[in-house]
Amino acid sequence: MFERYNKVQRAVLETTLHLIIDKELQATSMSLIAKESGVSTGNIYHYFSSKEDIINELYKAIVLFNGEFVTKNLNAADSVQEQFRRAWRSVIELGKNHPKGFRFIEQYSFSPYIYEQSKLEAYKGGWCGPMEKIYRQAIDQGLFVELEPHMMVQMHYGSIVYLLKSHQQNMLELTADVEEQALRSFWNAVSKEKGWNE
Amino acid sequence: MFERYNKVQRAVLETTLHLIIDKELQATSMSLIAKESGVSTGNIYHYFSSKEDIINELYKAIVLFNGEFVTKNLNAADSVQEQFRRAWRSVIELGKNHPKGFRFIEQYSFSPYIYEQSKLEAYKGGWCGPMEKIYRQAIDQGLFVELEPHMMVQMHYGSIVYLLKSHQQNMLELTADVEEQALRSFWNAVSKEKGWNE
Amino acid sequence: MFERYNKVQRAVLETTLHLIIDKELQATSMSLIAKESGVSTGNIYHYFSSKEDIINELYKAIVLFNGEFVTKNLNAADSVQEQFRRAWRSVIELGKNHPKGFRFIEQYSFSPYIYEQSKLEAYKGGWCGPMEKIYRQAIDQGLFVELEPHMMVQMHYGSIVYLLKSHQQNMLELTADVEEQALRSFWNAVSKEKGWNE
Amino acid sequence: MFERYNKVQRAVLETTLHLIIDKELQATSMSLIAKESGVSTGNIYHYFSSKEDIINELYKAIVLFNGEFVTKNLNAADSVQEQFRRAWRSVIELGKNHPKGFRFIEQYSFSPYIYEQSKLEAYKGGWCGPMEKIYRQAIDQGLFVELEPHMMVQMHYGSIVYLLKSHQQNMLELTADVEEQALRSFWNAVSKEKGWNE
DNA sequence: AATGAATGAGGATTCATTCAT
DNA sequence: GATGAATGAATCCTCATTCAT
Repeated sequence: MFERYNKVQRAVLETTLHLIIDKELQATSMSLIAKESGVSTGNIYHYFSSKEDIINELYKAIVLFNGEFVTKNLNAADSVQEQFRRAWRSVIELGKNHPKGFRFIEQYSFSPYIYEQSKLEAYKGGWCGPMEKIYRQAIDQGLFVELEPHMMVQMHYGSIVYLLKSHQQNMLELTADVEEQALRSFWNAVSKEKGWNE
Repeated sequence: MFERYNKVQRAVLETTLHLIIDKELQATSMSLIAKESGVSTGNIYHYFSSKEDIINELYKAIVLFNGEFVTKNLNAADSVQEQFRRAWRSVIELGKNHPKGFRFIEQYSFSPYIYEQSKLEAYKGGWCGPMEKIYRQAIDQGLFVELEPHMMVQMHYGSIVYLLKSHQQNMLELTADVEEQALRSFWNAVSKEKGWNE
Repeated sequence: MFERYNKVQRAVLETTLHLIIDKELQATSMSLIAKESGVSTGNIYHYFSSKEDIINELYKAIVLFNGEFVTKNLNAADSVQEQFRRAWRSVIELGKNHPKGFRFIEQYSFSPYIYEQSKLEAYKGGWCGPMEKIYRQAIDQGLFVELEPHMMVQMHYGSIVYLLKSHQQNMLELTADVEEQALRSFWNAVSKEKGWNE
Repeated sequence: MFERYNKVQRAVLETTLHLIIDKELQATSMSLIAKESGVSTGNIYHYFSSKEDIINELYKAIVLFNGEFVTKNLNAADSVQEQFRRAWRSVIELGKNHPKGFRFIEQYSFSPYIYEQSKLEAYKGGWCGPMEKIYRQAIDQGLFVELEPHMMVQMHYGSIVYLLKSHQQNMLELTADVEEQALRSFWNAVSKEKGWNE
């Protein structure tokens, strides 16, 4: 997840991620990060300018990782529906197999703690752009209704986030079947064929 | 929003809500709450046993308010689709007209800061139960596919949360039209008629 | 113990004594005294000018009580040895049957918390004066060596205090026998008959 | 007195001792300790885990110091009486030359503020054990009556404590002569020769 | 690069005391 | 007389950050 960082930075980022998710930000002190990561506080400040900086670096790294994770399975030659399915499946997989990173992004993507600059940088490497492109294609091919791709992606991402929250709280078992039903519902939600009879 | 509390408690709860949303929990110190609410720290502790207690009281009060806000517009005599529409419209209205309370619930409903006891108390007065009942009716009437009402509600609520986030970030204007489209997409997502052609 | 005080004062003094001995002074807050005594803080301040005042009043009241307790059993017609025995037995009985008052005096008689004025007032009503008089008589009758009565009384009182501490800590059982042996040792310690052969 | 501690710890312990004796525990705040010792509050917590920890460390250090102070002058080859005299003289010297440590132990040895663990650790290094051994020898040699050594030591220690209190309050001048008389009285108190004629 | 001791402002909370009722 | 809500300085302790080594 943090391959582009050196050993010390990686230890700090990994530790911080674990601590923030397990204990909340307020309980994640620099001295705890130092202790758990095996890096002295002094040395942490050699590699990061502040605690905020760690959080922001973490944010960017995870968004990038997630972006690569989702896009590496996409194949432009596939049908739109196939791409749609693969992409969202990857997002769900992220939520299930890399829950800490997923939850971190979910918690901090609207936080004032993350600089606008970080969000911008992150956007370029994340999966939102590619995902919106898929929706754009679906619209162009007459498959989806003419809504803002950004809006549709946000709605469906929101659904996934809440499904995963329910899953993590044991309110709902997110089996392969349930996932499939969810993805189908996403598709139907914005598919052109059928409307809401008024 | 805090009618059932006395003047001092109300000042504290209102101030805390504003501060938490504007500055995040960690930056919301008791002395700041005291200063902004005009209630001395000592007196805050006369009415609340701890900072945690304030947050939990806030949580319960807002969930209750939201619950009443959503259910007061529901009429069991209406068609399921009408109830569905009214209910989700109320939720969206909450997000637009009472954004701080909405965001507070969104941020804290999965937080360990909120006692399980508070969540239980809140559940009884919230809108989730009634909303799930509407979905149950829709299933019974053959309108919706047979998915867990809880799951469907979570998905749609997640969509709204993310639409509102986009709206609050000025990434998307949530006009009446857009709302209508979103609600229609929710309905279509789980409506029986429509299938994902494979 | 607090007959000369009115109902409110008595409740406050009794409660304070219990709390101070059971919880230490620092843990004995005015609001706790108020709660336990059933007297509101406002009313406590109607009868006592400050927390210090309560402690000092307590000090004076207990010293007086102890003084009466010890002297009421003395009979000037008795032999010196009989008076000596009765007096110290009363002191020991105080320690065993009124341990809170006894410990309070022990803890506070050298504390800066007690005003010099209180100590002076207390001295007049305490048992030290009468006790020293007994020692003076013993010297005059050639029974005791010529040491300062004050000094001898302090030494023997110190012995009793430490015996009682051991007793309260279950390091030593203070049976009637042990008491008798202790008193005998006090007498022998300063009796004229025999010396320390050098 | 605190040789085994580093410079910072020593400054904190010394300051705390002075403050506690001069102002009582309740008036000895961490910020005052910080100010007087020249060590910042933060750094105090680097070396001590809490205020309680400081007090307990102080307790152990002083008991140890006192223990060494008393035992270093003892010589097993001396007669029992000589050992008895030297030991108690050392205790009195402690009270006169190291009055703060002496009073600290006197005030806190029965306080719940001191952990049982600290008391146990302290007991091993204190002077009570060696002193009781001297009394045991005196009994074995037929010099003392058959009372519990622990009881006798407590009685005599209590006497010294109260003599020193009187001395410190200027109620009594503790000259070498007076000391000698006191020690003689201790010996006579439990010496076998002498009886309380009934 | 690396350490961790040192700083001190700021955190939540308590408490003696006052005052409006 | 009596109440207890209200005050805010002071409590112990934590924490991001710096700095000497």
